[in-house]
Amino acid sequence: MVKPTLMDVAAAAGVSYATADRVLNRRGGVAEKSVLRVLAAIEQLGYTRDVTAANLARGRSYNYAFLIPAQAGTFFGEMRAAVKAEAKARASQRINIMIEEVPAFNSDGLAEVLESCIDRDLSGICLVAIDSPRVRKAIQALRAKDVFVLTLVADTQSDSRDAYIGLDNLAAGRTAGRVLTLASRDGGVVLPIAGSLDATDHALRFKGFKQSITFDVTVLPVIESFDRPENVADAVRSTLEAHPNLTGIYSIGSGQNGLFTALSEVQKSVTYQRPVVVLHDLVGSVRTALTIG
Amino acid sequence: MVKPTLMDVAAAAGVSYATADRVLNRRGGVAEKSVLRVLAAIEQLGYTRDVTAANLARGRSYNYAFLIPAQAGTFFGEMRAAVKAEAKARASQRINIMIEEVPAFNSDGLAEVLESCIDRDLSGICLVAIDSPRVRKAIQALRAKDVFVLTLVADTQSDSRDAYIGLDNLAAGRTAGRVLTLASRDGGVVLPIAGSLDATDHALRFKGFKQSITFDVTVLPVIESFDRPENVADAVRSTLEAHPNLTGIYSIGSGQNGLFTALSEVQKSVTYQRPVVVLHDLVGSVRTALTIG
DNA sequence: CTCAAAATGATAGACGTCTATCAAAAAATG
DNA sequence: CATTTTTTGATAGACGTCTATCATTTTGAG
Repeated sequence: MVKPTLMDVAAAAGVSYATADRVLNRRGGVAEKSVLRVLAAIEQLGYTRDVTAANLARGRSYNYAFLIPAQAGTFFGEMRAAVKAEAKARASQRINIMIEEVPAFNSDGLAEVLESCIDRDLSGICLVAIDSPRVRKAIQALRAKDVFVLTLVADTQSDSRDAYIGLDNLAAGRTAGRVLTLASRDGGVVLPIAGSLDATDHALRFKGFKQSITFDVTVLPVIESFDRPENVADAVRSTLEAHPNLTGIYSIGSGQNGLFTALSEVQKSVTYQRPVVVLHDLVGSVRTALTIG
Repeated sequence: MVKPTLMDVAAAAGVSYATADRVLNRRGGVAEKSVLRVLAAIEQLGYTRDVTAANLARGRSYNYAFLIPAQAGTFFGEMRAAVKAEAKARASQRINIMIEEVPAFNSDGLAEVLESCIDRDLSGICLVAIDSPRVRKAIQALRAKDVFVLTLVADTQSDSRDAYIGLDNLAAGRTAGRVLTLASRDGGVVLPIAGSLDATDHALRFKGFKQSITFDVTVLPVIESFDRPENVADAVRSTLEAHPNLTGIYSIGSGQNGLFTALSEVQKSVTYQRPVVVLHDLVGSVRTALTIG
């Protein structure tokens, strides 16, 4: 029950190793009936090529680019460390994972990096998508060169990449809306804060949120913070002043620290019903904030 | 900038390939100073052994066992298909993933399979843990033989396995409790339904749920359904009869189909406020139920 | 049947490592 | 210094595949 080799296949098909190899690697110049016999033998023996041996012989190695938005203190910081560790572990398997910085919330910056990747002989690329014609075009160019395109956290149209890993952002937004509706008894007021509505993940979450929140709840105009804690803190402060009865906050993006600062200030000064907060990234500081209430 | 080979290391250290190899594979019989020179060369060149070549030479392959609870129509059914696909894809990389059926909610059944795995030369094993002394002992025996133990969905004590993939079940339960508290205005009544409280994932979710639900909410006695739809349906039916004002249901385990049947029956017959339902596995039938409301 | 074209076989060297063997050199011992 | 022990070097064959070359056989066309 050992794994059959191409030698075994050749023997079973009654041809030489060379012919079996010609069939397997489509080198051509093989008679139809021989092709069929080899294919039948492969089928029958359940042969699969040993890719590790093949890569060794070909001297092939795999290059992957991992584009990480430059955003300190967020989910992507932790992601970065994890990818680095993985890159190290894979080095011994002829797999190079290269981490590239990309400016956050900047579709042209992203597109530029993508465009520069076209000549780098990549097997795959991972990115947090920002939707723009230029980005889409760059992605298509990569895929045309057989680069596997994986979107992470924020997706593009599903037909313009090979795979997506991350939340179903629309569903997540819907769930947030549902929870905040539940939290807003007898009407209520909810403040949505996004990083940027140009980011597809934020936009989709916001869309889902609006879909599922009921009409008796007042949704304040969405704030775009660009995930900067100061912006978030300011927004929360002024909103709490204008709407002391605020029942919920939906933090669609990052920059949670500002949120916590603002909330804890108010919490100290007045006795009030803290708004229910729904947010996404469970990074260190969020965990702490949850723990201390 | 090509990857250095052991030959390069040997040259840099000024020793023969044989000596470098003796150091790398700890074969012994090498003078201290030579060892140091080889190690320095490895360090300096950033050499990492090409494991694929090493495995090829050694004829090594990796065997993994994947124990899947035999439970039709649940999350594990979909999991099973995914693992099967992965197994196929990995066959060409000298990685064998073997899927084994395990009876659901049966710690002795699980333990038996684990015990039978001890002599199978496994590199790793993946299981949905059920806590019992016998299971724990079997896991320890495996780890003592250098088998990597990965728990999935349901964890054991964190020091008795190598890794866990799945929900933080306690936190998930807490979130469920929080949502159901929000859903239970002015007090309210919530029904928790578990598969079995012997399953650590269900037990933990239930624990978290109880932790975070507030005191003005009535929590009915938890029902153990063993994830059988009939049981779930019966429980929901009789509870709705006894408590027409039911505000929430927490379906901790599986067997959601029974839940949907019972709820849709009632929904047709009376005008009533449907209880808010929190559940876990987003399998096909759940998705459908969500879509149709 | 002849001859060119097409198909096949045989085989060698490479990829980077492992394992083993044997000879040679260096070091330690008395 | 002679002898033993330790350390080192050199090298071959294997793992399964790729690539290339050259000789041989088979096939098809005229």
